[in-house]
Amino acid sequence: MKLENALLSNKFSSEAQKATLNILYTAWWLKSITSKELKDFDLTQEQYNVLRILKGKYPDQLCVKDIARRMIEKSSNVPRIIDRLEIKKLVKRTVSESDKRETLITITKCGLSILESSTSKLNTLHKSLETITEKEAEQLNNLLEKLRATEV
Amino acid sequence: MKLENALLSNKFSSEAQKATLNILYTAWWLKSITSKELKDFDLTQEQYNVLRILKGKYPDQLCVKDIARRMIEKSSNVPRIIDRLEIKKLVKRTVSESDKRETLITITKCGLSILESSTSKLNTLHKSLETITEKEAEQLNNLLEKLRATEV
DNA sequence: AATCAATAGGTGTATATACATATAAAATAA
DNA sequence: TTATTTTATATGTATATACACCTATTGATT
Repeated sequence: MKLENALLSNKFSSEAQKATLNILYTAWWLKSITSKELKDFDLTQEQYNVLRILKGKYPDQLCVKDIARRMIEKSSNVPRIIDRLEIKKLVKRTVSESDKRETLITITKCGLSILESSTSKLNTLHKSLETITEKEAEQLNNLLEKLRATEV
Repeated sequence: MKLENALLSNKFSSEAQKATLNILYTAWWLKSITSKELKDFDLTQEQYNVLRILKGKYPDQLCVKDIARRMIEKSSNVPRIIDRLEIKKLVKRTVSESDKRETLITITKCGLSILESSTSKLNTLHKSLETITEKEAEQLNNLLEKLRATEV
């Protein structure tokens, strides 16, 4: 859908301003279709993201701040997301021996299993969304990184 | 910043998958720099968005569902955002005469004034972020819309 | 007209973001 | 060694998202 129709507006002061709204809207769109799939697994996007990060290092453990550094949204409150995953027994907390301030997080067998089935479902979704070519995706990645060039 | 450094990962299964993460991260990045500016005016991004929508039709009023239709994030809880704006006297609620189910929202003089000064501050920010050309922004818009081509 | 369905807005709840603060442990300085 | 600063995590609070449900009103059906 064109942005004009999604927002019922065509008053954009420039293509660049339209692009920022377009990025925000596309991000919401991506999140909402992903969340819908994850609901079947009783997972939120953020919980899924944490599990994915943990699997990337499995069987190694990661402490909370190392997870936080890998989150898409840097202001995520990781301890609280861990709380919910722990209740569902998808992760386990242990105090680090070498530094007792650190909490080490391990993904459980159950967590790995749910991650695997949900990832497979998401992959199917993403394949159905492959409306742009690899070359176009690369171009998109370059433009987004160019947009973020200014360090604030 | 390159996405690899932002997420401390370089395991992307494809350029398309990387693009989805890149869009989500860029949206977060845009939101966080914008929110920082809006804090000076005691406005959240969503409150600003509602004020901007109201100004687009000023002096006409809009009912809650017409505002909701124009929001970037379609699942926004508009009545609650209006609550906060009303407390700060930036908008006013009135029951519609023609359809008593509808609540008409008007932006106040104070709301218009705060919107104007905050918009001016945001414009300055956005100018400092003009790292892509109009042509590139247009290309970015086209790619995002092509990505969203699949209706789910 | 009376009944039923649809619509608009408000409200409740779980989770998340954004940010401030608290607490314990570790690292550094005196 | 003691005191100070820094770091890691947890927790508190306001706002927002996502979604379910409630109530009042309108519109449609019989």
